[in-house]
Amino acid sequence: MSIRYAILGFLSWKPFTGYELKKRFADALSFHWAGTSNQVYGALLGLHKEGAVTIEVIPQEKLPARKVYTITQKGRDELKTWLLGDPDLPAFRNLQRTRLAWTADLSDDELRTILTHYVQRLSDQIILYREQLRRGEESPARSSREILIWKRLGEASLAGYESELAWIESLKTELGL
Amino acid sequence: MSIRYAILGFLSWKPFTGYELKKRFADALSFHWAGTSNQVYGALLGLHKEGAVTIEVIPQEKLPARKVYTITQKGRDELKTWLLGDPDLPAFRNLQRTRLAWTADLSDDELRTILTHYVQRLSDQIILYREQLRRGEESPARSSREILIWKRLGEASLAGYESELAWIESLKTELGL
DNA sequence: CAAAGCATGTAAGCAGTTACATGATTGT
DNA sequence: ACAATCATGTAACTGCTTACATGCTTTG
Repeated sequence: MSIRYAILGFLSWKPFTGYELKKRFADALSFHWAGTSNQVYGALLGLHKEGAVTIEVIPQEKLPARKVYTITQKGRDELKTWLLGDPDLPAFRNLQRTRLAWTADLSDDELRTILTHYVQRLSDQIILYREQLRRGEESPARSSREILIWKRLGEASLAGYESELAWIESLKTELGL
Repeated sequence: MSIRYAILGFLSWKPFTGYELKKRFADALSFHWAGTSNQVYGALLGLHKEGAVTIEVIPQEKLPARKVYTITQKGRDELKTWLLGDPDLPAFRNLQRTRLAWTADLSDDELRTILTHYVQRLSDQIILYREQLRRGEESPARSSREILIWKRLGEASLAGYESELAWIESLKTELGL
């Protein structure tokens, strides 16, 4: 249950190189995943071994050869099986909230500082996120349905940060800080 | 950045055994953490090595000896340093949303099935969660401030599931399913 | 001239999950 | 009789992150 399927997902649009996939992951903020080369290249290796993707090596004159990965029918089947599988509940791990659980003993000043910093970080993240959404997270846009889904996915991610911000601000007020 | 601090947090209330801590974690739904003995006992071992906790072994006649862990001043200092440290952004990893990203090609029936199952799982989880909140997630309730914070933490967790449910239902409607 | 981008990877480690192991006691 | 609770742990594995390594090209 992991990156393998997201890779297959991207490859179901069109062939990509590992490098391009890595960028896609970094850009697709709604995945909330900081995957790096390690995982991408490793997963691609595994997918190739299983026959879920084929590799075409395209030599380049001055740069390292590009390895273009193409999904096979077997890969498409695997992707579909995953899509239709049991749904996973969201994992709302929130370290900062866990922190807040133990802050009741702190002084007003200390608690206020913590809350203010958190508000700041969330606000920064929201600005960043908004900008990236505006620039347009590239979905393949092969159908109106796909466009709608990707639009809603982007919005939902942003809404997560926004509701966290609203929550922490109202908590701050309630605490008289 | 992990369980160590949550353990120190609980121990800052009063001494606990590893077993009790494990249960606390399981009960504190708002932590969204399924930590098991492995991690708890391992972390306690580490904390003891560092001198953040002391151990008192209380032999029992028929059951294994209870090891009661008490936080030291060093442990309290470490906890406080963590509390005042840089805030962490929430990690909204949502595997099901990632799945949805690749579903645009599926048939109406298939997509409807996926969405319906997800709605079902979320609804079940919400019922479970509500019940557990009602039973009362035990906070130490040493002050009105602490009571408020724990109340809001519980609510926020529930709200996460509820807004996910609302989102998926409105998406379903928009997709004409 | 430095930084960012293209393009591939490796190494090491932490966090967290699942499953296993032991064994007595209490509740249904 | 079976399951749950008390109470300790170990083993194996997956997923993910951080940091490193190489080397050329394009942009500011």
